[in-house]
Amino acid sequence: MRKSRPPALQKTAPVFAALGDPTRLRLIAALCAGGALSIAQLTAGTAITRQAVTKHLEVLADADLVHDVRHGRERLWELQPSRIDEARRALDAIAAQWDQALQRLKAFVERKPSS
Amino acid sequence: MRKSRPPALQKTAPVFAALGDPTRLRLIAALCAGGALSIAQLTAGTAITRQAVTKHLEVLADADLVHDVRHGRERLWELQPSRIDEARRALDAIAAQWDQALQRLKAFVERKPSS
DNA sequence: CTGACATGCAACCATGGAGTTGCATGTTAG
DNA sequence: CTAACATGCAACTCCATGGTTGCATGTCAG
Repeated sequence: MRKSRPPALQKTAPVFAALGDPTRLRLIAALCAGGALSIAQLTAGTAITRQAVTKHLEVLADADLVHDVRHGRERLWELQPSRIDEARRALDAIAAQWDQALQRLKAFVERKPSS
Repeated sequence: MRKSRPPALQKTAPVFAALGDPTRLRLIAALCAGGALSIAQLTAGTAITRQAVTKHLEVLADADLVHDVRHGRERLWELQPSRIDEARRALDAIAAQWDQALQRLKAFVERKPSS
């Protein structure tokens, strides 16, 4: 049985880190729009090198946000649905705590009108 | 009419980047739990220096996730509600596109049974 | 006023991330 | 077989980031 650890926020840091780069967000957007794309396709239209794109894709893959499929001489990349959902839940959790904290803070302030 | 473009994913990158560090996630968690805390309080119990904590707080502040309030000789930090909500909406947007992409892909695959 | 406490500031270091280039390898089309 | 195309691999540069230390400043308590 697993310890019902409430936060486990730390675990999600790598996912956020992977999402925290404009180039990678663009790759994700492209994959959202284009289904499975090859490295060459993902590189076309960008200002950066194919190698740079490859590295970014590997970062995303490490965070389980995308995965690759070999197809002949090409390597196609596509989205990994499950992980994004986890990230979203994590953000929801943070937001929930956030709200609680604000409620608490607000209550505290109101209960103590004059210093 | 404007193309209903998924509102500038790029814009949210800094927020994700700010969240993409375990130390910063811990600070956020601490602020969630503790309301407004001073730098010294946030430093206590961690393995890193007060200066390091200060720098992380400034990163979070740059992303508008927290803000500071001067209080005498102390500098108290507290959460900034609005931004997290934006990040959450961004993730929801990504997830929505994600789902659409998967639907489309699924439809495509099913329409083309034998290659 | 004076000491103790909470920070601010600046210089400095080390690492890792983002990007590049050059060359090797695998694959598909003629 | 061979040329062209899509990648893989490795070495190298550059700079932002995470962290440190040392010292200066502002502020509260007595």
